[in-house]
Amino acid sequence: MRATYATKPREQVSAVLRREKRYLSAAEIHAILRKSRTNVSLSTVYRTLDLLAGKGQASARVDERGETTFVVCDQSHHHHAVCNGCGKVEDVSCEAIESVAHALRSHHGFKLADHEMEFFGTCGACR
Amino acid sequence: MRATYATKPREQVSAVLRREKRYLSAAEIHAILRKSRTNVSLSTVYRTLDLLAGKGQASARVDERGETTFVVCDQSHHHHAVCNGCGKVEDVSCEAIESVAHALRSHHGFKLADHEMEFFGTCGACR
DNA sequence: CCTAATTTGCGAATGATTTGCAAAATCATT
DNA sequence: AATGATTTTGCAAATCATTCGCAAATTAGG
Repeated sequence: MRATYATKPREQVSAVLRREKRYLSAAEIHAILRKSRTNVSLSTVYRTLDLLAGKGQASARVDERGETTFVVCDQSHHHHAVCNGCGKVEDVSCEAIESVAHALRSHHGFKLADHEMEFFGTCGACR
Repeated sequence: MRATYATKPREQVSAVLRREKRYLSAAEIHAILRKSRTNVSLSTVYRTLDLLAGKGQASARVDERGETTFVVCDQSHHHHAVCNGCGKVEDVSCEAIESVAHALRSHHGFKLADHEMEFFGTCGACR
């Protein structure tokens, strides 16, 4: 069995994600850490992000420039509301999906198994 | 002003997308064309896909391996139902989003501007 | 068929991500 | 707090999808 060590570099990478609460690429996280004189190699940033995503503690998305970006999020099923202003991401539950599942079944003969949603707009703080 | 020529390679790339109706990467399209002894360079496949996506005639998604894949779709706002069995993609309209927008506003103070949804399940033919 | 404009194909360049490996850090036990 | 087994780190090199430069080929229109 493979153990997982709690190391300083890993904690520093997650700390950035927890503090920022917005989608960040490995390079951005690396840059943020350097600014605060915290040296974590880019490789380790990548490895830590994969680890967090694997544990479901972070979720990934590819931005328009083709870079993979990550946010912290809880492990239950949910969706993200991304603010166009500050970039902050809020977790959103999905009750509304039941009616969509029914419509897919009756109009398309499609049996829904899973779904992904993402919302973009303006958060309370930015309004 | 920039004119757009209707060329044989472009037509061949779109023909593959129209025939397959599922998410395909540039490399996959290139391979499919080669099998039918149709030689279109990989660069041209990429360029044509960008063109179609730009015109809204195809939509892109990044798969788990990190490759960008494309499907044909209509230009109006809609979502995709992807079959886990055959991979075929169906366009789905979104009426259900109104209630979601309202919930986001009242529960999160979030003003919805745009959204993305993707559905996964089993299509009529595969059941 | 001519000419100008656009596109193609090739190979080289790019840029994000991964990987190999030796050195450093972590953990559970003395 | 020292030991030893295991995991992680950092670096540089390798990978791999995608982009780019440019000469040759194709297209649109008169």
